Amino acid sequence: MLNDLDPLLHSQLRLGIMSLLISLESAEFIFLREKTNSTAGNLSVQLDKLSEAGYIKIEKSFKGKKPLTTCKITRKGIKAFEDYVNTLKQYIHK
Amino acid sequence: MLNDLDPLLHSQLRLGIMSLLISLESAEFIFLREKTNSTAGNLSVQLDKLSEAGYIKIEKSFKGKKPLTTCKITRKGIKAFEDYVNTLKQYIHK
DNA sequence: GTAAAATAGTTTATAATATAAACCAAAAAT
DNA sequence: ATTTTTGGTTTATATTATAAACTATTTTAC
Repeated sequence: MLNDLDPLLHSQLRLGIMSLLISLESAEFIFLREKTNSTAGNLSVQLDKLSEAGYIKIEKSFKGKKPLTTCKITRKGIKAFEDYVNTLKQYIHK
Repeated sequence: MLNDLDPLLHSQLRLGIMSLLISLESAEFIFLREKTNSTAGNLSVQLDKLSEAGYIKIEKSFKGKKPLTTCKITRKGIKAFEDYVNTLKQYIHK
């Protein structure tokens, strides 16, 4: 009846990250921090979790001489997000 | 941009409870436990939280000689649920 | 009729999670 | 040259969800 919601996505910050990445395909750490209104620490932790799950890919490089962390959603991440949304619909309408 | 999700509703079990109550208007403890597939202990705790927030009203009576806990969603609960769903839409479509 | 098991929960303890605070290295500004 | 800012990571803490243990009554089985 009510299916389980992927706990990795059922978190405000991680869902926000995924929500942004699904429409952008690529985003920088700072951008994500601003859009999600999160602290750098929290964002760092949650990005790692999404990365470890294979939902996103994180690339660390340099913009000039400053570190630059860039994130992309993976095919697996897109699938997980879509599944999550479909499951959620059982909860929010009807 | 991305508004905060009411943490009281952003929990699988509590959301499930509210989802059921919003279409049923009244449900018994046992019914909720079965439909949400939760343990009695967890359900008891989460019902209390929803009750303390004023999102549901809990009535304890007896069915014959067995205790009977009946739950109803309140107007405040309905409003909170609707707000939650609207906020959630920012996350899941777009 | 009494011991065992089931019902309908509550309370308490534990594990997991999210978040914030503290920290680090390098770069830019004063 | 030292203070501040940038772009993060790591660690500690507070919150949460969940499970386990418990209670009281009530059936059921012997």
